[in-house]
Amino acid sequence: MRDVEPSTPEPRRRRANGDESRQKILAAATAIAGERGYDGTSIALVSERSGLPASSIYWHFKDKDALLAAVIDRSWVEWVAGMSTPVQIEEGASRLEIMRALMRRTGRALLESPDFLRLGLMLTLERRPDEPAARTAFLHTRGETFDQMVASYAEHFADLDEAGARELATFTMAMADGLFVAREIRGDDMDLVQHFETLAVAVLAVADDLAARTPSRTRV
Amino acid sequence: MRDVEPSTPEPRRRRANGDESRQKILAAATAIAGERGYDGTSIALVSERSGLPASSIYWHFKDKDALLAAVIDRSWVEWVAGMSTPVQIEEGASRLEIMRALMRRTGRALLESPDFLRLGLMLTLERRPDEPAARTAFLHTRGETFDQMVASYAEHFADLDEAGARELATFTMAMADGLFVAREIRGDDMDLVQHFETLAVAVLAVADDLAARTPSRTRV
Amino acid sequence: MRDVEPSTPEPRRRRANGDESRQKILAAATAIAGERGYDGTSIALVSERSGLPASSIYWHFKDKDALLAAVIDRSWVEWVAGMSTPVQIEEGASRLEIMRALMRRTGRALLESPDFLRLGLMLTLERRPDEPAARTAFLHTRGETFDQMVASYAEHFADLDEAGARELATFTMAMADGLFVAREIRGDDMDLVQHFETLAVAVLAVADDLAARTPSRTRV
Amino acid sequence: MRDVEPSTPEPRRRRANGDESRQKILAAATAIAGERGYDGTSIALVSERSGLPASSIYWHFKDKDALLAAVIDRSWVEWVAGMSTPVQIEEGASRLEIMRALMRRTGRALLESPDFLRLGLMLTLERRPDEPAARTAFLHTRGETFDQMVASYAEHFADLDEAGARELATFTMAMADGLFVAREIRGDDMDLVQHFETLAVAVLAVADDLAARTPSRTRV
DNA sequence: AATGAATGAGGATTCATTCAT
DNA sequence: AATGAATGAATCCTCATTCAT
Repeated sequence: MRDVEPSTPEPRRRRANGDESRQKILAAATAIAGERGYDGTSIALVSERSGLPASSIYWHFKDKDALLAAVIDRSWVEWVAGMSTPVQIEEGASRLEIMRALMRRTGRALLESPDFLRLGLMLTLERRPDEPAARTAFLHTRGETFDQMVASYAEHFADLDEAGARELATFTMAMADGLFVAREIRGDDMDLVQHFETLAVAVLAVADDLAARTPSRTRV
Repeated sequence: MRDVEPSTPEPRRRRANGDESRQKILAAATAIAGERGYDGTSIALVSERSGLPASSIYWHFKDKDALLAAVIDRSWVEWVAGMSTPVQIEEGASRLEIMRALMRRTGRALLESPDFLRLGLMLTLERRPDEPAARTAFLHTRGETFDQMVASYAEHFADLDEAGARELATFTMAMADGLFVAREIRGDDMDLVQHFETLAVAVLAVADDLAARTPSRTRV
Repeated sequence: MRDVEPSTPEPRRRRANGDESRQKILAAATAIAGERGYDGTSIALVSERSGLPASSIYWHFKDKDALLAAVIDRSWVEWVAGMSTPVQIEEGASRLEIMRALMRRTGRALLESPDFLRLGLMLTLERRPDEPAARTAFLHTRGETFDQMVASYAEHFADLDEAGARELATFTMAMADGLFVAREIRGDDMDLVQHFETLAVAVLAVADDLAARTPSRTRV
Repeated sequence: MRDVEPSTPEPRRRRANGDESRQKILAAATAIAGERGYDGTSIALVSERSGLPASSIYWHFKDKDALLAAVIDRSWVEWVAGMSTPVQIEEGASRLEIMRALMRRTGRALLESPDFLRLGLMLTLERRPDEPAARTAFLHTRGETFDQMVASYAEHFADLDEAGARELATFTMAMADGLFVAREIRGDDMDLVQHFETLAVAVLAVADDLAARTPSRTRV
């Protein structure tokens, strides 16, 4: 994947390039896990798709669980990158316009790197008794995203207290998850980004509802 | 394995025992599938938990796929029963109050029989290449629920056309799915019913937004 | 292995004969374990030698550990059978002659069915952290033999108390184990039975030594 | 891995570090082999316990077999050291007292460095088809000990011919092996040294028995 | 004097499924 | 209406060993 050196076309090489192999394995595993879930991601398949023998996979990752945890991490990094594009907000934009811009970005990021959420949701639902590291990794990173959202809400919605902000974040994530699932079912004929934009009004409505229930913080 | 008394043949029972076994298998499979998903539901586990040998499972069901499709059906019936409790709506209730009552019922039904949705979502996300009958069964029954919701929305929201009603149903289901997932993550310390009630304002907000975009149907 | 019925040369047969298969597996496993020890007894080897696929072995035995525990049991039964031949003791035989006859029988039994002790000693020495069931089975059955020997000594050696009898049994077993090991090293050119006979004088000498140390039980 | 200071080069050390690694590997391998036998001593485990990569083990030893042969050698050296403490024998000590002192020393040496015998016996019993070098090494060194014992017996027991001395040595080693095994089974609550002392009377009894059978060598 | 990376063979075990009874 | 027994393919993972650096 890394661009090959232009001159002297592979004279040596072939033995020992740790990081490259690791990346190949991760790439294969990410693709497969995104398609078939935890159980469906067999080491044999990853081996075949990455071109490395199964035993080499075990050199790079302790076991299947650790591999899938790394997959979660990797796809999370990708997704976070997508979420880092600055949001274009015009001077004097309304609350709704701001919200809409934010949701649009989320939808786009999800469209571009859906592996994180898809695999994560699968792991979340399949509550297998042994709590794989991969699941823990997902919940951890998801928790970070949640915290950021809470902080952002607490800052922008003056009439929400901490608990209210948390509630609003819960709803936002839930709605995002739900739309994502809907798109997984319906496939390409559903415009995910546009639906995310529509979600903005829903979030604001919930915010107002929560604020009305907040025991009048700064209200005199 | 059942002890067989030599004399005095039991008057009733003993016949139609086939169905009893079938139910035992289904019950075990439902529980396991709810916990561990499609792959995690091994025939050996179902056999162990139901107390019947694996070969008996194959007497009752063509294969694992058919068994899981039956599980989906069974859990759907359960869930539909929960959704059939009549909604108590007072005379002259507001749009919001009606919506809230409906959402409350949904939340409750999900709380009581979560297997259908949990297993269904898992099947949905695990897009295995062979499209198991179980997944199809889920999407089919889910589609029916969707159609009913569309019909209901088309009737109650005069300013929404057919397409609008479908959109609104899409959002409603998405939000429900999302909250359900959130509760799966958070566990018992999240009051699912109350969150579903709050969702009512979100749904109405989206309805209004969609109506505003509708090319003025019966508007005078 | 069981002699086949003389008439009607295998018309049906082939499917399902549980016990026969179990015996085939056990026989193969016993032979291999006797040759190569716990680790050396791979399921693949047992499968090959017994003619049944590996998965069938798992139908009959929970896992490798259970299989080897069964092997221990089986070889113990064999060995106990060898130890059950009545000892020919002439009227008015001396203590030494009696002891010699007993040791001779032990040597013979060990010569005919050495698997129990060989495998058992291997398991005993290899104190692997997980304490396999096979090891436990060996120690258990060995314990039974020990108890019988103690009872026998307590009865025949009037000047030994219970503790003394236990000590004597300990020495007897130790010497027997040791000679067995020696024969494993030296192979056929060592006459095990004759060596066991010689052991008789050693046992008696120890018995006397222990008795001398016993705090004069019935001694007036 | 060791931190390399940029300036002020350490005066001593740093060279001949190869031997240090070798010792680390040997120490780890000895410990593991004593616990788990030949098969149980995996290169990976030795690598982990010694802190050196597996490939380094292959730098120091040709293969696993050579490593375990070295382990045998090493533990033999240790054991021989224990056996070299001079035996304190008083002027005019009886045959029994001399024997007892010798056995006591043996018991002590075995208690302090049991690895040699434990591993050796395991290798002896596990008669794997390929006859590993480790097994050969054990039998060789054990043979040396045997020869010394024969020489000693031939010298001290005037009424035993060469064959008789060999027989007596065989019995002595067998009894020692047997007691050692007993102690492996019973653990710390068995006083190995005291049991070895008691063995003295058994050895002498056998010696007399053998002598009686010897065709009157120097007997006048 | 060492080691990171790789690798094929084989380890135990579970899988869904079948079939004779 | 059921089930004991069997089975081939697949599962994850560990093995001893090698080799380029």
